[in-house]
Amino acid sequence: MHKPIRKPRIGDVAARAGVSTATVSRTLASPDQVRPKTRDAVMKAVRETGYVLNVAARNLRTSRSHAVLAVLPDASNIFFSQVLRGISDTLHQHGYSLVIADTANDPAREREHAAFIQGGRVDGVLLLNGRLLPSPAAKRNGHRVPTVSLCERIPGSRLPHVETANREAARAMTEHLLKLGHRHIGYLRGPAANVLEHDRHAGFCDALAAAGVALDPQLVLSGDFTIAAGEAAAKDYLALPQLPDAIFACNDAMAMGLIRGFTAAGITVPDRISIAGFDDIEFAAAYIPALTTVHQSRGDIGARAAAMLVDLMRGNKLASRDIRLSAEVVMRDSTRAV
Amino acid sequence: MHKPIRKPRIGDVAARAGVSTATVSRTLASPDQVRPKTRDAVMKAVRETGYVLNVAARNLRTSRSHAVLAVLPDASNIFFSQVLRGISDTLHQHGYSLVIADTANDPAREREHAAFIQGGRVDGVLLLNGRLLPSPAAKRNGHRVPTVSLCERIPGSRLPHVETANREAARAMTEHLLKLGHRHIGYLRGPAANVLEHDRHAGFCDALAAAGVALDPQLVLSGDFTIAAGEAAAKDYLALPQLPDAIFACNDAMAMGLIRGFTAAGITVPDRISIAGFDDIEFAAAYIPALTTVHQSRGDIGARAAAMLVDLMRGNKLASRDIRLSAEVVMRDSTRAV
DNA sequence: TTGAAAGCGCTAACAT
DNA sequence: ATGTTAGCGCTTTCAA
Repeated sequence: MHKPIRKPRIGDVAARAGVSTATVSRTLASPDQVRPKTRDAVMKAVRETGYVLNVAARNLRTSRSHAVLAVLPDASNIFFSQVLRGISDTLHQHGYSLVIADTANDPAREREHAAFIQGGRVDGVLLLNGRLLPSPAAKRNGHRVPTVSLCERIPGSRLPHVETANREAARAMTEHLLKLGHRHIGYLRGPAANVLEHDRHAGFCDALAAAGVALDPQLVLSGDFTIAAGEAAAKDYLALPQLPDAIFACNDAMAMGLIRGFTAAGITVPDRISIAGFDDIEFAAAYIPALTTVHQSRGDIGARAAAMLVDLMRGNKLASRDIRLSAEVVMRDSTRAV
Repeated sequence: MHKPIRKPRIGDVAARAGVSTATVSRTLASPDQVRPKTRDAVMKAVRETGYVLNVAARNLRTSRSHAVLAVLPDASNIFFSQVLRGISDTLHQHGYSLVIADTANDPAREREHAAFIQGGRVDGVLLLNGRLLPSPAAKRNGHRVPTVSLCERIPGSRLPHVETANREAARAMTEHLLKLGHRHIGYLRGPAANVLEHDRHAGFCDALAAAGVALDPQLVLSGDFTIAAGEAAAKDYLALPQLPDAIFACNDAMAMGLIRGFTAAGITVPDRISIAGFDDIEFAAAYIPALTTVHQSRGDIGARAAAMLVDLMRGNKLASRDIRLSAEVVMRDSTRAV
């Protein structure tokens, strides 16, 4: 078998199999419309010629791209990169390729991606950035481009959506802390406008209310999701007349920051104070002490969202427009009973 | 301004501007070939019609896709996701889109992506997985598809390449340990076949040799880059007749594992033993103690590789085929002077 | 079940 | 500097 000079086209396959190009096309796209015998002949010819479909031609003809755009606020964020993997797997299984757009949290960039979508380069969009695309971008030929949002719910949007059941999970973690005997529980919030923060905080309050435990507003501090914010908060807690028994930070990075801050001040965790986080990031289990936290299946979130989008792009009916994946409390070494 | 029913095509713009489609095409692709006056008229018509180029049509016509495929062993790995960001930025700047293929370290998947490349879906390939693509995939029409490898060098390949100067950096770290007064220095290796491991280990040996310090083979252990491997290695070091003064782990995860293992055994770091890592992963600075390590600019690696690929795709001459980015030792709290 | 043929929207060679 | 026009390779209607 020697190397072909020119890339085989559908016509070459047709000639070799003794059929028309239409039959080759059908064999490849919808094999059951073709007689088995013909099909075999075509497949044989495909193998012999080494034919590979020219995607650009198909895309032009069908005006579809078999590609999906994922809009991320930050591709270098470990959280998103794990979600991405679930997306990538699922799309790949369904014959779609994944194009990523890292907006770097910059609205200007989001606008740039508008042309991308309008240019017909993608058949569907996955929004992970908690924000809608600029309006013209979301449309093409006056139609909405199939879109699914995930991770961060988009306020006021009715897009199909997939996320972790943040409120329920935060409630479960708080109940865990309560069960350990803690009553004087602090909560370290995220940025005020953040949707995740809002849900998790609500879950925290739910649990306290259900247990009849009064919430001490002094024990509720805020940060911006970073380790540094956690360290700063530790200082603030230390300045309080009395330290809480436990603190639930609404993400792992801040929980780690709290542990750092307390440890540096000679307050050992969990002996003097229990700390819990949320996310179960990669190094949570390796931290010293290993972090009690809420584990989310980030890959699953991506996979489910991608599957929904595929349905949408194919015009299938959606079983449900809103998926909330449950997350489980993982007890490790940063919390203990009073 | 009301919504157009049908998506405007190049002909609509041409009609509106009173020129031919060729002129519109030229105005958009190479504005300087068109008289300023004509150009302005065309641009005005573009704006008025809301015209957006149909990429599929252009791709078919020009047989280029303006897309680049990044082949990753694991998109959920924080290291790669940061490299990805540099890639994404740079490609975007040059008008290319980024398609990602997560091979999950699975050769079968790598093969699947062959059709992708042969199908003409991408103009260039970025290999981050330390492996060549299956041979037919790397060609199209008998020509090589422009390809750049990065991060992990591919043994025996002459592809243009970008990586961290691992050997030099490992040497610098070892010199740092020596300067701190350590003489009894252990080294925790990665998997035997790994290229990074090989280079870093060589750098370690370079430094010892240059300092005239004998390498004690007992102090050289191996692991598989994971935290668990580091913990296991700590146990093994503990079983030795004498503990080393310092251990250089060839990546951060193993360094963290060592710290965990020693801490759990009551050996405090850095009081009883100094530990150094390599990579400066996100949580290295937040670890307790904060990890002394080697910092690589992962974004830069991606950006440089992407820039090289763009040159290659455009047929420009490459200034250099091999870029080795220097990495710096970051001294934090897990090492101290004897 | 299969074939013939039109045409998706654009670019570039060639002509003016 | 600009216009005319022939395809790029495929899918899909329509006809057989």
